[in-house]
Amino acid sequence: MKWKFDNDKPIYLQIVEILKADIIAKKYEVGQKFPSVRDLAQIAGVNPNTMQKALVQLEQEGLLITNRASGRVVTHDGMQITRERESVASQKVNTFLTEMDGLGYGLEEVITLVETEGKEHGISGN
Amino acid sequence: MKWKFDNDKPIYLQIVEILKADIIAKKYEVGQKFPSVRDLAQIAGVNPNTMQKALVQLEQEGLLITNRASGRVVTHDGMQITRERESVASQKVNTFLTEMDGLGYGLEEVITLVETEGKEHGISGN
Amino acid sequence: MKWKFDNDKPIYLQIVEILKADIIAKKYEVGQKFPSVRDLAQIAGVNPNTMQKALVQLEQEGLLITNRASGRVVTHDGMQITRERESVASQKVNTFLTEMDGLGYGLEEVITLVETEGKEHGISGN
Amino acid sequence: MKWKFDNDKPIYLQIVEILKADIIAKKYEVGQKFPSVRDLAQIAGVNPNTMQKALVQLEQEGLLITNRASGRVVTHDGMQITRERESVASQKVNTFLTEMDGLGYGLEEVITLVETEGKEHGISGN
DNA sequence: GTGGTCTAGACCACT
DNA sequence: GTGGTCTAGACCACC
Repeated sequence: MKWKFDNDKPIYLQIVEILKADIIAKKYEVGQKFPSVRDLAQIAGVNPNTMQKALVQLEQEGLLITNRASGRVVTHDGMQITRERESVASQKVNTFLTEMDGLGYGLEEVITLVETEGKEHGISGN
Repeated sequence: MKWKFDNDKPIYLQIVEILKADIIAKKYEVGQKFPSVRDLAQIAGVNPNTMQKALVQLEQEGLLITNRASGRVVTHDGMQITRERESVASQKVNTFLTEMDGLGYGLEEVITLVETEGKEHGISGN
Repeated sequence: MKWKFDNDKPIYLQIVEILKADIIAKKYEVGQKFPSVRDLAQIAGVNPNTMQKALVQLEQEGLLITNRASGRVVTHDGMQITRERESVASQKVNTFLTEMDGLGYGLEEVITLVETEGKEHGISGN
Repeated sequence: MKWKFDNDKPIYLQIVEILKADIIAKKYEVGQKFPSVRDLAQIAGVNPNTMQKALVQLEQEGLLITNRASGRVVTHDGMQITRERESVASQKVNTFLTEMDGLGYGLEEVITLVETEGKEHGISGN
C-alpha cells in the first residue's frame, strides 16, 4: 500500500514527518533496528534516493544512527526523542492557534473550547 | 494563479471549504454580492460545473442565498455564519486534540501548552 | 578543464573542500554572487546533482546563502568564514603533526624544521 | 586486499612511496630480508614488472640491496635511511607551509599553532 | 535563468 | 544484504 503524499510539500519532507511521528509514538523502540532504505522505499512507493534523503535528514536530527553495512537503528538517546516530541507538539499548538486566531477566536475562548471538547473527546489523560 | 487541490478529496468539497473560510473570515460581508460562478471558476481554474456544485452546497448549508437573475449574495443571517464558524472551530479543536493525543499528551498538558504558547503567540484575544 | 578527483573520497566532499578553500582565500568576496549549480557542474565535469549536494553542504556550514530563483551568494558573515578558516587550518596542522609523528619526529624537532624551512620557503609572514 | 592507486601518477612511483614509508617507519629493520617481487606484486595487486620497477628505484636510492640469488635486503646503512627520512620530512614540511600560506597564515602564526596543537595532540616527543 | 525535487538505474565498499 | 555515491535526464516554482 503506497503512502499518500501532498503535492505542495517535498515528498522527502513528508516522509520525514511520518517516520518522525512513528519514532515519537514508539512504533520503533529506542535502539531498535530500522527498516532498510530499499524496503522503506518500496513500502512508501518512492525512489530509494528519495527515501535516502529523508533518512539522512532524520540522522541529522539525531533520531537515527547509521551503521554502514549493518543498517540504521533508532537512537538510544531517549532525551533526543523527547526533545523532538516537544518540538513537534509546540509546532502543532502554534499552527492550531494561528488557525483559531484566523477564525476570530481569542486565547481564552480557545482554552474553553479545548477544555469542553477535550472532556467529550476522552483524551487519554496519560 | 490557479488554486491548488488535493487529489484524494473531491475538488468541489475543497472549494466549499475555501469559500466557507472566506465567508467566516468576513472576506465577504453579510448580504454582500458573491462573484459569479463563471468568474470564480476561472479564478480557481476549474470547470464552471464544479464551481456550481460547490456553491449549491454552500446554499444548502445556508451560507449563500440565490436571487434568480441577480446572482448570489452571502446570507443576511449572521447567526448562520456564526454556527458555521463554531462548527469549523469545533472540528479543528477535535483534530488538534487527536493529534496531541497521538503524541501522548493528556488534556491538562495540552491546556498548559496552549496557555503558554498562546501568550507568546500573541493571539488577538479579539 | 575538468577538475581532478581522488577515488577514495566522495567527489562531492572534495568539491566542498575546493570551494571552501576558494571562499576562505577570498577568491569569492563576502556577499558576492556564486556561480550557478549548472555552471559549476559543467566546469568541474560532474553531474549537477553532485554539485548540488556539495553546495547544500556549504550552505549547512553557513558559508553560502541560497536565494531561491536568484542564486547563491557567499555569506555576509565574515566571522563564519574566519571560523572555517581556523577550522581548516587546525585540521591541517593535526594531519601534519600525525604524519611527522609517524616519521618519528618529536614536537620540538618539528618546530625547528618548520622554522628553518619556513625562512627558506619565504612564507608571506602576513 | 589490493592497494589503492591514484590514476594521475605512475603506479610504480606510488609503490616506491609506500615501501619507502615502511622502511623509514622501521616496519622492515635494517639488514632484514625483503619480500620477493612476486609476493609483493600479488599483495599489491599489480604486475610483477611494475613491482620490479619500484624495487629497482629503491635500490638506486640506496634503501635496498640486491644479493643475487638470495633476494633483497634493506640496506645496512642506517644513515641512508636517515637521509631519506629527512628528505621525506622536509618535503612534508614544505607542503604544509605552502598550504598554510595559502590560508593566509604567516610563519609565526604557523609555529604558534603547531606548538599549541602539538601539546594537545600529544606528539610522542620521541 | 535560478535552485529544488524526483526517478531510474548503476557501481562501490563493507560485513 | 547494507548504506553511500554518482550519473542522466526530467519537471516544477519562482522571478
